[in-house]
Amino acid sequence: MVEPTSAPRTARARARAELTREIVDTARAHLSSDGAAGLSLRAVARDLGMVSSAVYRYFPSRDELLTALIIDAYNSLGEEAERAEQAVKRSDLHGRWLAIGNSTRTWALVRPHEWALIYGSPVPGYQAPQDTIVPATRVSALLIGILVDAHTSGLSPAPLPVPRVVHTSLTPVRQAIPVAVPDDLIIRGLMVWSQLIGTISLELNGQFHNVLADTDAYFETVIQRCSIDIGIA
Amino acid sequence: MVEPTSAPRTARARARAELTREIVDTARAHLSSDGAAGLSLRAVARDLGMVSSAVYRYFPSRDELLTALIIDAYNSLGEEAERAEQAVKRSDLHGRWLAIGNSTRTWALVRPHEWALIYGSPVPGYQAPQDTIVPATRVSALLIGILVDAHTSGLSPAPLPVPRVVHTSLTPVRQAIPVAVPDDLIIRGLMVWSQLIGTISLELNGQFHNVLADTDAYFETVIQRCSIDIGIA
DNA sequence: TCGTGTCAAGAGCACTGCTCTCGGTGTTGT
DNA sequence: ACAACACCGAGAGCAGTGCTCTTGACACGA
Repeated sequence: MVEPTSAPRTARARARAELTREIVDTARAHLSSDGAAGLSLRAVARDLGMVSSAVYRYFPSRDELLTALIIDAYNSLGEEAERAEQAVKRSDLHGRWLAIGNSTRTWALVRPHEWALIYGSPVPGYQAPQDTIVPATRVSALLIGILVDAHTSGLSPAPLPVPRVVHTSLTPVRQAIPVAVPDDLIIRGLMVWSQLIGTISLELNGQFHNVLADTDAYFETVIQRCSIDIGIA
Repeated sequence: MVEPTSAPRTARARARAELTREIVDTARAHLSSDGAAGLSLRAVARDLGMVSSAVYRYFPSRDELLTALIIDAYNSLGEEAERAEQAVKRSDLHGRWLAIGNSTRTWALVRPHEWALIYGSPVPGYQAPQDTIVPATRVSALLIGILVDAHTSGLSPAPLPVPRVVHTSLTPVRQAIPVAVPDDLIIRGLMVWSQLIGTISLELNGQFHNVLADTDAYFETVIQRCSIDIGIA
C-alpha cells in the first residue's frame, strides 16, 4: 500500500506522491465533517480540481482510500498516546496509564469520525487488510508495557483464579507480551482496555445522554478505578 | 411514529398497517444481511413488488425507516434480556446478572448489524428521535434493578469515595433509580454496563482477532468479574 | 528521437434517495 | 346514492454515487 518512500527520483513519481498525499488529506477533511458513509470520491476529486476517474489512478477503490485513512487514524492516535505516555516518568505507572487514557479520549473527542472508523462498527463488506494490524496495536502496546512494569515491580494485585479454557484462549495475546505475565493480569489488562474503548465509544455515541451531566468527571473516575484494577493506583 | 394500533377499522387502515409491517420486516432482513449502510429503500420496495415512491407513503424518509428498525432492535434486545433475567430466581442476583450479560451477547452475535445500529457509531446526519429513548433503557433498567436489590440486601461492596463533581454529574441517572443508592454503586453499575457493551462491541468489530482464541470463555470470565465489582459474586 | 508507460479527462452504466404529477380507488359526509 | 375528499400506487425525473472504459496528451528512459 504505502511504499517505503525512498526519495522519489523522477518528477512523475514526485508528483504522484504529492497528489496521493493531497487526496488522503482532503479525504480526511471530508471524513472529519461528514463521516465515513458520507465520504465521496467524487467530492474529493472536485475539491482537488480533478475528475473522479483520475482519483482511481491513485486508489483502486473507495475502500482502499478508506484503508489509508484507517491506517492514518491508528497512527495518529498511536503517536498521540505515545507522546503523552512518554512525557511521564517511567516509574510513575499510574501517571502513564492516566496519560494513555486521557490522551486517547481527547483524541477521540476531537476526531469522532476517525474514532468511529477504527473502533466503530466496520463498514459492511469491508475487510480490514493486514496493513492495519500493526498500527492498530500501538495503544495497546503502551498498556502492555505498563502491565509488564507493574508485574516486574511486584505491584500486581492479588490474582484471581483463571479457568483453564481462558488460559489457553489467551495464547494469541501472550505472543505480544515480551515477558511472562500471569493470566490474571492479562485479563485485567484486557478488561481495562475494553473499559477505555467502550466508555469513549458510549460517550461519543451519545449513550450517556440523560445519564451523565459531566462526562469529563465521570471519565476521570473511571480511569482512576481502572488503575486500581490493575494494581497501579 | 407507531400508533397505539386500536384495531384498524377500515380496510384501508388495515392494509396500511399490514404493509407498514411488511416494509419493516423486509427492511430488517436487508439490514441483517447487508448492514445499515446497504439498506436501500428501492431494494426493499422491489422485494415487496412495489415501486420505490410508494414506500414514501409509509416512511417519509430512509432515516424514518431506520428509526423504526432501531426501536425494533432495542425492544427485541430488551425482551430477550428481560425474558432471560426473569427466568432466574429473584434472590439470585448473580444469576440475574449472568442472564442479562449472556442473553445480550447472544442477541448481538446473532444480529451483529442490528447491534451496530443501536450501539455502534451513529449514522452521520442522523439524530435519534425521542421515541428511541424509552426502549433504549430496557436493558439498563434490569441492571438497575439488580443494583437496587443488592443495595437493599446490604450486599454492596465497600464503597470507594466519589468526588463531588462526579456526584453532581450523576443527577440524570439518579432519576432513573427508584430508591436512593450510593454514588459508588451507581459508578460501579455504569462501569459494568460499559464493560458489557464495550466487550461485545469489540468482539463484534473483530478487535479480539490475534488477541483471544476463545471469546466465549473470555466473556464468561468478564461477566463473572463484573459481578464481583458490583458485589453480587 | 522514438517507443513505452502513465496520466487526466470524458462518457457512460447501474445504482441510490427523494420529489412531483397523474390517475384510480377507498372512505365519508350529505 | 352520490359527490367530495383523502389516500394510494405507478411512473418520470433530478441530482448524486462508485466504478469502468476509451481517448488523447504528456513525460520518461533508451
